Amino acid sequence: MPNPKRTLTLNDVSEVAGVSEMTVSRVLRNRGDVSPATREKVLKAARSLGYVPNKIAGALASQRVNLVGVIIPSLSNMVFPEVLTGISEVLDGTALQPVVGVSNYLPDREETVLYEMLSWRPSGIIIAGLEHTDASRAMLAQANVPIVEIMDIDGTPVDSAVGISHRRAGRQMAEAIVAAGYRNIAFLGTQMPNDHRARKRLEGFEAELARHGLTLVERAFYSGSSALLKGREMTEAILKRNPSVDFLYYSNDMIGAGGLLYCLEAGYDVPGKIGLAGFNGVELLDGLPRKLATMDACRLEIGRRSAELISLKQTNGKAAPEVIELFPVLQPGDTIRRV
Amino acid sequence: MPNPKRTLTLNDVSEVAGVSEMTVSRVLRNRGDVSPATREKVLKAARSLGYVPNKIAGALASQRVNLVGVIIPSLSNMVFPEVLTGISEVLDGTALQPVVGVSNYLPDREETVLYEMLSWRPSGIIIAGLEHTDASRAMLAQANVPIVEIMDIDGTPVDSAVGISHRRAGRQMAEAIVAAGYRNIAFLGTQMPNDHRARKRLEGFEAELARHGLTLVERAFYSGSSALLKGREMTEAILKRNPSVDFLYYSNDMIGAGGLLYCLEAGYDVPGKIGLAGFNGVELLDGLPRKLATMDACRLEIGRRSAELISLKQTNGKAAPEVIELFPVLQPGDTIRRV
DNA sequence: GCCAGATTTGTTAGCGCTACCATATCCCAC
DNA sequence: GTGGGATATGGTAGCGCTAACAAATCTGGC
Repeated sequence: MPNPKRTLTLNDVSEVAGVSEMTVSRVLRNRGDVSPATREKVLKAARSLGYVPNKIAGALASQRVNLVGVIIPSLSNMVFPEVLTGISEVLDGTALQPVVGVSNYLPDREETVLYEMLSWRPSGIIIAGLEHTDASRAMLAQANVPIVEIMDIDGTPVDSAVGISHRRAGRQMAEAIVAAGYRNIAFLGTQMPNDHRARKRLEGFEAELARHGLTLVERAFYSGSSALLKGREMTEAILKRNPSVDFLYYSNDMIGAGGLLYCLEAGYDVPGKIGLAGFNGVELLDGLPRKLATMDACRLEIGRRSAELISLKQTNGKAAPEVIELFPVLQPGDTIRRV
Repeated sequence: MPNPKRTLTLNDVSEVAGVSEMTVSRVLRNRGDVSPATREKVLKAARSLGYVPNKIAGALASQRVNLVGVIIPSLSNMVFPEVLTGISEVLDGTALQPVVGVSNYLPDREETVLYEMLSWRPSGIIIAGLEHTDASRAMLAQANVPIVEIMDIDGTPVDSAVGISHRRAGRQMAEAIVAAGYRNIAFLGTQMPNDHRARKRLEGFEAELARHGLTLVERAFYSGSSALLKGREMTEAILKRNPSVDFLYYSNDMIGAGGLLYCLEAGYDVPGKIGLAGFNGVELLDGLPRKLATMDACRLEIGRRSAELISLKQTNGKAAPEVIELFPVLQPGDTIRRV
């Protein structure tokens, strides 16, 4: 029985196995040639002691840390967990491991989280968005590891980027809505000064409306958590206040779903009298009484591609910066009139 | 301008600042006495270089790693993100930082993730559930850091535990349902051989039914992702197959919400003819046309308390193991008949 | 049986930082 | 001014591991 007080080192294992520390290290990392007999001996010794290697020491000695820092604004809105899934899928096939940090949509917090991450000398950084504090951008530029900025490509990345154009996404939706004949369009979104992607969608949306001589009849913003409830309440408020509204564009599917539920309950003719659309393409929508129009944000694919980029640059040494644009598909569902 | 090729070390900063490495180290960690003048000099040098300390080296030298490993089964079902929020809230007030690992409900994967985490020598481990592989339990026992097993207290923890009794939660719900006069009760849950908490709820539920001479009319399990849709589809199937069913107990709120939406659409009298209940108390329910009966799983509180335990033991040295039981409250909502 | 070449194992020197202790500098009471 | 306690800074060793090289051991062909 090993001494439970002190934590074990390579040396403990090497003594039990009767070989040098180096040999133990080689066996445990599957590196270099070790005879099958020695390998067995070492593995048995390590197992019997319950030895867990100290990666801190290993990383310092080898100057290699197989960690990829992933910095996202939030975990609670379903979109980022899916990105993480994509990242994990790809990294699971490599020696790399994701480590997640959450910024809560706060630039200063993002800066802190980034600093913490970089202080562990990760092999790469995947970070949501293109907007960061000056200090963050400086750190990213200096870090000397592959950086991938994800979700958005409307801007200038520090290194590589994988994402969609939210401005274009907003434009496309506006186009479809106008083509379907809706004219009195309102917007309902989150009050998030730092959700640049939602902002860009709205900008694109309004720009396209303007091209058709239209302006938003109303914009309403909410803050707080329960999106479904807020969607319901605010939709009711808007439709009561402004009965001429014939389309509601939501900044995400969750509040859109709330709006949809309200409209159906209140007996509105959807999509005849009122059309609705959200954004993200969350699977939640599949279970709704009617399918909400939306656009898939390519979350899984963004995760996968960004992880692939990191993994590639990790092996092939410094590769050139790359911007990968993905193209979301408009899913008209049942809440936009078919033309 | 610093050489962009090589990453900076304490030595680089010390040379620029004209002091020893030790002094730089002290300034950057706010430890020990340093004169204000020197401190300023050092900070200026560090900032101008864009120096980011190497925690790998620091951790190895100080034998202190301010990381808390958090191992959870999934990120996608809304319950664990909230636990993480609770953990972060508490740890943000300390020097500790959470690092998340996801096991996907697979014991072997949990073992791997745990091994990886322990190899970074964290200051503590928070891990969901009481059921682990033998190897995992052995690692936890050997790790020599505070361990908190969360969510569940129906079993024997390795060290400390914070959670609720899922068996009791199941019993309580059954009691309420029977008291409300429902008799033909069906269960609808996830097909997750390793979701022990859902299993325990069902066990408690059935035990309480048995005490009243009742047995489940039907149990249906689903696998796959889209819970809302599955809830809708399976509820329809059950009610068509077995029109005598007068209550549906769901293993979580999401499929319960799907079932509720179906029942309302199909024109069932809820809760008159059919009662419904879920589990978790997710905020999604607030936006539904009718409030689904549920029980709050105390997720935020579990996160907070577990982090507090770790933080406490971290400072006060080894404290005794502790089991903290929280008590979920039944929220009858609008889908159980009032008696 | 012996040597070249392959294979397996060991030795040494740090990785970048911090603990610990030693030294230098300051400040004021007397 | 000078001693002595505080305050401020520096030197040294080593955390546990791995890269790089060195040494030892094993092949088999003649």
